[in-house]
Amino acid sequence: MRADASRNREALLRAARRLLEEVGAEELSMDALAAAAGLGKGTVFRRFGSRAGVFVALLDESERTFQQAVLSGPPPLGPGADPVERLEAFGRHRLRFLAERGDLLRAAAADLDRTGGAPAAFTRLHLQVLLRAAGVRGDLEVLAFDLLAVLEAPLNHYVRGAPGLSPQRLADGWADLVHRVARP
Amino acid sequence: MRADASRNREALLRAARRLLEEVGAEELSMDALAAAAGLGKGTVFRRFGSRAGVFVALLDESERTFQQAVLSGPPPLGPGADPVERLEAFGRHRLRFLAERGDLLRAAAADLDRTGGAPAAFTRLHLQVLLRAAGVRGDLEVLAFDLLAVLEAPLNHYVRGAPGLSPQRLADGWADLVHRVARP
DNA sequence: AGCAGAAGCGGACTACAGTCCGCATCGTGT
DNA sequence: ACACGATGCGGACTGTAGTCCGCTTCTGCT
Repeated sequence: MRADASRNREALLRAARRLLEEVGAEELSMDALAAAAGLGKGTVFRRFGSRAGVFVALLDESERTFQQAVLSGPPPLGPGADPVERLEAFGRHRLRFLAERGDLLRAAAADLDRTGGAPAAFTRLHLQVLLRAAGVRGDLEVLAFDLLAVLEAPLNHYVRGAPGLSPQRLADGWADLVHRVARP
Repeated sequence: MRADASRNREALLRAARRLLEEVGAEELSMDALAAAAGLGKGTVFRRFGSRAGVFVALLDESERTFQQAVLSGPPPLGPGADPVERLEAFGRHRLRFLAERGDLLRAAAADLDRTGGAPAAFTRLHLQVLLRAAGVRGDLEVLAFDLLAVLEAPLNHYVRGAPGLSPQRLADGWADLVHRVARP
């Protein structure tokens, strides 16, 4: 990438973060972003491909940090703890992240092709590995897919129909579910 | 509703069904729908509120039929069978419906307020009732929410990242999950 | 330094969802 | 039968995501 291009990319991300605080993810328009960065709209799309791509880029660092913590951080999230405990910790962290950055994640979710799918793939694979390590038998690929769906559920809109479900209850529910699934 | 209005409503639904076959849900635009029905665009929005509302209306009959089958049809979907068997049957039916009408459901999902949320609420409640009947202990509201998420998962886009998961495997995975959860 | 081609840029343009409001049509009460 | 308020209608208008292409700027090479 050319030097000016990467400077522009940074300028766009900076502008995006600022707008995000000012108006929120929902209201962030690409025209506004381009204008705020003092650039043309074409440039925004060249850099990020789509509106969702902007949010994926903004989330990138957090995702990377999370993956690092999972792969080589301290237990129980990282390696070393009992697999079922790691499953529980993984879900609790993920749900907390969703509660904090749900707006960004929702805005990024529309992106099918770019990195939007990668975190989900990572999560699914990790769940599968932990299930296997926990000695769970069965079609672990599908089971991991199902558990991923549970973790992503709070992102989806039908949550609005269940306003009584606090993050705390969801997290405890996750722990309960994991223990049920992993029961010998 | 005035007679002409309800005639127009039917004309719109007929046109929508035709366009659906011709171009698919994804490509169905509101301008095209209005034109195909020989009506103005404003009329479409007056009748259905939003693009998603059109799809909700198209799904309405199927949803009603499904709910009837659940509430008063023959077992194991309807009442009379063992609750765990009913859970299993419920999920299998729902997943099959998703596989068949996924495009419509996805297009209808954007609707938060209208009937879009109602089928989810019905499903969640029904799952909760069956879990209780099966003697499952714990926070059944959250557990039902989680199981709903599993059933809705195939709608979400990240499915594309898991192309190997056939409807058959998903359905068997559901049955497996339900039995794990309901184990005494 | 200067050149050539690659990479990048901007903003006009398209397509689409959703809004708005002046005009037309309906149907009810008399 | 008619009048008049309520209901509905159309299509121009707005705001936004995403595309396109002629022009500009960079950069590696000589």
